[in-house]
Amino acid sequence: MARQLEFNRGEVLQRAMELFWEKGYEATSINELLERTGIKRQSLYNTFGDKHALYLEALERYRSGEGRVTISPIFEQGPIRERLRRMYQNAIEEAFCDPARKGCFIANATLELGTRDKATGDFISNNLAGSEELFTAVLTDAQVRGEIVEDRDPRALARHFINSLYGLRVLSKATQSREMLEDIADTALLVLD
Amino acid sequence: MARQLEFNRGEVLQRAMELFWEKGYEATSINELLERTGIKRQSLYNTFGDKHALYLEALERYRSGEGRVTISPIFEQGPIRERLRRMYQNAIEEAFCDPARKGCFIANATLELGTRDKATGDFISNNLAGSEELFTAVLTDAQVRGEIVEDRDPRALARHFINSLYGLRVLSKATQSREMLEDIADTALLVLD
DNA sequence: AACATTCTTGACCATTAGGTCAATATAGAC
DNA sequence: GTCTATATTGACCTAATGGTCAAGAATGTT
Repeated sequence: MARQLEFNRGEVLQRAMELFWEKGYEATSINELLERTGIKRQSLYNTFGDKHALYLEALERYRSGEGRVTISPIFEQGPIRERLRRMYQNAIEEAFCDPARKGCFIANATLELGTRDKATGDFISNNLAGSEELFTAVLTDAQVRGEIVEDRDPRALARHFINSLYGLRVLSKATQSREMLEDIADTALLVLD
Repeated sequence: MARQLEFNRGEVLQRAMELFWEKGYEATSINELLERTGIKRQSLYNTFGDKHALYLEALERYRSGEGRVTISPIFEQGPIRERLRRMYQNAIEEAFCDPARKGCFIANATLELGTRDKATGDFISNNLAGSEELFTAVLTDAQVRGEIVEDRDPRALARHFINSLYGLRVLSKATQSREMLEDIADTALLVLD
């Protein structure tokens, strides 16, 4: 048998993800990734392929990790309005708790590489399609249970709520005003009335 | 007196802006800027200072040009709902007419550099503050004229409409579905009811 | 103990990055 | 026509980029 890895692959990926999340793809250098993860050059190339492949793995890790946590209230019990409000609140808290204001890694990736890199573009459009189905199912369920008036289209609502979340992720990098973000969350929810 | 410029500063700035808009700050090299603008290296440094200063001028040019055009229906006559809808429609048409899907330069800049570069961050937060005041004034006016029910806060509405526009700018890079963007525009406007 | 396998380490590579220099060209002022 | 000021041109610079190579160090198998 062969020699074994001296580092934990998942931990290294997490740290690489955080750096890409903070600085973006282009501005993150291999040397910085080595510093941040503590592994050596060849270990990185052996383990992840190249910078681009590592970036894609980082995106996937964010999606199933931090990204999932933000929208997690959606999966819980309770009135749909409150669940959505908690989701937005998560995004707001994350913004104000994070000194680096990294925002949403997927939103960052969308604007940096979504239309210039095929693999990133595919990831992003798949992710968006998944979110749309998830939100549509949740909103359809809420409508069936009588929480939402019948003349609303659950898919259109889903799209709107996703859109407002992405908007919040942009504006949370552009303002210091928590009140502004709270207003946005509250106002976006008015469409449920 | 001295020799005169052989190129039009405004035209060169416009072309540089389009390249930054398409590729972002980090991914745009000086060599590409020289190719795109047709000027020589030293002319660029003489005229604009350095890459960073050129980028900031490009941002400002976008704001007062293409960026202004998108929101221009806001300044026109007619029901507020229709003006806002035309604004969103502009963003949607721009997305589908542009093969490069450059989106909104300011949104791109916000996610790429908003929290890593002080000057860009200042530009962005000033721009957002300006947009907020503009939209708030327009919505206050509409409310005074009886177009919006009294219990709505014009500033909260302004923030919401700006937020949804930024969201659209992200999602227009993530989907091929025009219907999705139209749903978002329609649904965001429901808060006026 | 010898072996095959794979991880680790640091040197190395070609290319490109942003930015500067110095020689030359062109303009109006005198 | 000379002078001063600025524009143009292409060579040049150093540092950094993403990526590779080859030698040495661990590992379980035989």
